[in-house]
Amino acid sequence: MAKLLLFDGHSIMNRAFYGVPDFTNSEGIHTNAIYGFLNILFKVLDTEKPDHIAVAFDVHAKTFRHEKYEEYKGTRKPMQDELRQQIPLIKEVLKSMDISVFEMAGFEADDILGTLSLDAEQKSMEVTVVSGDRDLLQLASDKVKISMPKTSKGVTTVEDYYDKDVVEKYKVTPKQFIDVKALMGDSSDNIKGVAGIGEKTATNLIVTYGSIDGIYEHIEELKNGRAKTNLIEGKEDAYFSRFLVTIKRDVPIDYKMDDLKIVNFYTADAYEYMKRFEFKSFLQRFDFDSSEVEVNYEFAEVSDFNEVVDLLEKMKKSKELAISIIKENGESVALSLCDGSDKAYFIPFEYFVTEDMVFSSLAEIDPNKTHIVSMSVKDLLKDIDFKYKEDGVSIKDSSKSFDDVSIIAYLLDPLKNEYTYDSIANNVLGINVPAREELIGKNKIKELMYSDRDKVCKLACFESFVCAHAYKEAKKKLDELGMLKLYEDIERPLLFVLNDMEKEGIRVKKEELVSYSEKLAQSIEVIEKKIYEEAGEEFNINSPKQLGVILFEKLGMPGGKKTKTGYSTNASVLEKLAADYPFVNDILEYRSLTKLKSTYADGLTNYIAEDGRIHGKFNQTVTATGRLSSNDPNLQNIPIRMELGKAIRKVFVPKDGYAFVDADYSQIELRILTHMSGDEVLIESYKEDEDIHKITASKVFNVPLDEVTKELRSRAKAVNFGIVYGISSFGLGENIGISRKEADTYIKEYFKTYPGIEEFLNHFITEAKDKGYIKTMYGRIRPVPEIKSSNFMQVKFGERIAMNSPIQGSAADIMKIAMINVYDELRKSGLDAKILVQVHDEILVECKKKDAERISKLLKDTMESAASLSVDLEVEVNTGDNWLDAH
DNA sequence: GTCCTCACG
DNA sequence: ACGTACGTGAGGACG
Repeated sequence: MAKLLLFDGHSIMNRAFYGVPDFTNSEGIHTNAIYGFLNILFKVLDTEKPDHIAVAFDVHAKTFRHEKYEEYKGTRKPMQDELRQQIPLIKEVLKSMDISVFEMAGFEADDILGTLSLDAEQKSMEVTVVSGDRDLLQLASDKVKISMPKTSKGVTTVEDYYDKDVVEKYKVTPKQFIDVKALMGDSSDNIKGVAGIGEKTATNLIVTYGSIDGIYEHIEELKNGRAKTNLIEGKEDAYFSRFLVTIKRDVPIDYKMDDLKIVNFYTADAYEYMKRFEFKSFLQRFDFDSSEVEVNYEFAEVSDFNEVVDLLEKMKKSKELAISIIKENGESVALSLCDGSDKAYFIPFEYFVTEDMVFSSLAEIDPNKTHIVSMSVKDLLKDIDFKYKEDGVSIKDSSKSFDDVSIIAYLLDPLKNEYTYDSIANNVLGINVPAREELIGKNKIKELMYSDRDKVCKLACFESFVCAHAYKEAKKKLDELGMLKLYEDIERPLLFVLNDMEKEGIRVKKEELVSYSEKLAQSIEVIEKKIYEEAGEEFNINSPKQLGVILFEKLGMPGGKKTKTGYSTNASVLEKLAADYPFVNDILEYRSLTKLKSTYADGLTNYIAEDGRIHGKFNQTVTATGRLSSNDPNLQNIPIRMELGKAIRKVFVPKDGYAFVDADYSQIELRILTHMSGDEVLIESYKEDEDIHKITASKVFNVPLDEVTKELRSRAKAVNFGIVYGISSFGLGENIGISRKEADTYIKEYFKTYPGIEEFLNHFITEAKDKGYIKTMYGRIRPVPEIKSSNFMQVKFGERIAMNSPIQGSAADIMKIAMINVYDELRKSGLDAKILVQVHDEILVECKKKDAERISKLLKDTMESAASLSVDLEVEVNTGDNWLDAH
């Protein structure tokens, strides 16, 4: 028999809100009532297994019973905002689950429930109404069950009432229940009832006479007394109250029972809500198996040695192959393959099936015949030594045999923190698959291989399955956004360049690093003692909190609070204090010494591999603007500015007989700004004099070129930087220590000097506001959601992003092109020369000493011709025996 | 895990 | 009236 499940929306939200402890998701949205509601919903679904469902809400969130009680007691508070905010959200969630939500002006949720339940009853369906409201009991019958959730001591139980249960508990039938309430009234519901008649009297009367009509038919039979008088005087009240209490069952709802049919709750949209609200425990319900998706799949484990060999031979011949390797602590545990069919295979590395065997077998794949797809091809190349390089073939052409799903996803939305197969499945294929977290959680993969191997199998197979099935569609999206060329000509070939850089690593003199660390330790000890002496006590100098107390409270320095948590003690604050309190210079020195020791001297030492080299990583899917980032260790922030730190750069050296050639773009961002804006004056400036800061100073401050002082030049330089960063008078003023007003006149003068720049920057702000994103010269997209914020600060921030990102991003594009071209040119030259490191506008190459000059020229020429702008790109090249001297 | 600080571009 | 320059990663303190 068909079964309909009805939910009383507000009532259950109210129960949930007060029954579940208050919590929020990371966006700060209160979600406890939503959570509690869904908890009850899922619980009832599991036990009732209905095939139809609907939820009813009042149009105007009526005051809840709970609060009415408080109102009655004279302590009424407005419906809590935390609950009110969750009402529209639960409706959205329900709609995302394809659950019909009813709300009708002029009718209460009760009336909707009454009408739907009656309709279902007449269609011979079973009905369950879930509500916390006793009034609903009048709907109970042998077909209609009222379920009332009760929470006590954190455990939710459900009390069920058919008509007979109502009789058992209240001595009256559901119909009579209406009359009882009409007589006794309900102050919290504004039901007057008959004055002087309470629950006991009302129940007795109805039991005796059957109904209010019955009472008045036999009113004379009642023995004289208070009750009789009250009833006679309150007859009108009684009937009017009954009208109010009676739930309508004939509301004109425009619907068909079929609309309420349950198809599939576990939709992609609903899944997104669960993730957004961080309801981890519900995510399991969205298991791929239980959701009805159009994509079929089959996962099979292959562990028998001979079967693995056969499978590998077969897969190696397929036209396309997605590969996923499962690792834990750097150790390969298993692998999955999917050839684009519905089937994915799981191969654990066990017994005779070793990773070496599988990897070397797969390395025989001919990339010209088999298209290789993976979440991270760069990582894949670390394990499997594909023969993709061919003499005389550019890396761009070689890379055509591969596709990297993470990079594609990154280009589509560069603001994400990570790119996982489950979000790609969702965004590209529109299906839900369990995320790694749901499958593995905090468990150790190696342990799961024994206890719950299916989880690991799913992890591996979903990844290869999704890669194989999503990459074409994802590339289509790239194409629609005009980024296919960016991907195929720049990002995809670049991953091979980066892989070679990471494999190559860079030599570091370990002994010198260690002895430098010891030297630093001695200096630190000396200055530490001095600081304690001057402070008059020992404290943790590394703790900004403790330091703040010492400086601003104990020693009474001016400066006060600045951060949320306490005093600001950063370098710019301390430098201002240093003029009056020489003592803080010791703090500054202590800071730079300990930074140097922990992050660089000691930090880098830990990364030196067996081959005496550091193999840092260069990430392609991290930054919002398109730049690379580097970690483990970060090779893009090795000290160079401060004298003391230069010693660190010196320990980076070429191998014996080799030299470093370092090439860096001079002012690439400013040149790009000039080019993109098309400002004639700035273009002319670059042609007039190569010192752009000096000539800017001359023009902006209106002094002859040869009278530009160092001070003026440096201010002009700061303005130039400011322009690139998305100028603000406050920021500029702060940076060069002038008033905001003064900074403002600088900016105005700058825009007067270069009128094209202001127009150009405004153009990007408009575009970001209009489209929600901006683009670089090569079509790379950066979304700017901040610009649509209701928060003033956020909007301003968005505007600066809109001004800066096209410039920074275009510079990143050009540098990437340069790297690919340099890579190809180096290979073509036949010389033993490798790119080791990239630092945004700088490339470091290691080559034989005798080739240094040739390589220098190659680098300069190649990098300068990476893009043709209205202002020439300029590259400075240097050679040296260490990174410092080469720079 | 988050904040602060600081190294680089 | 709000409270900042743009983009990163690492180490130490602290809850």
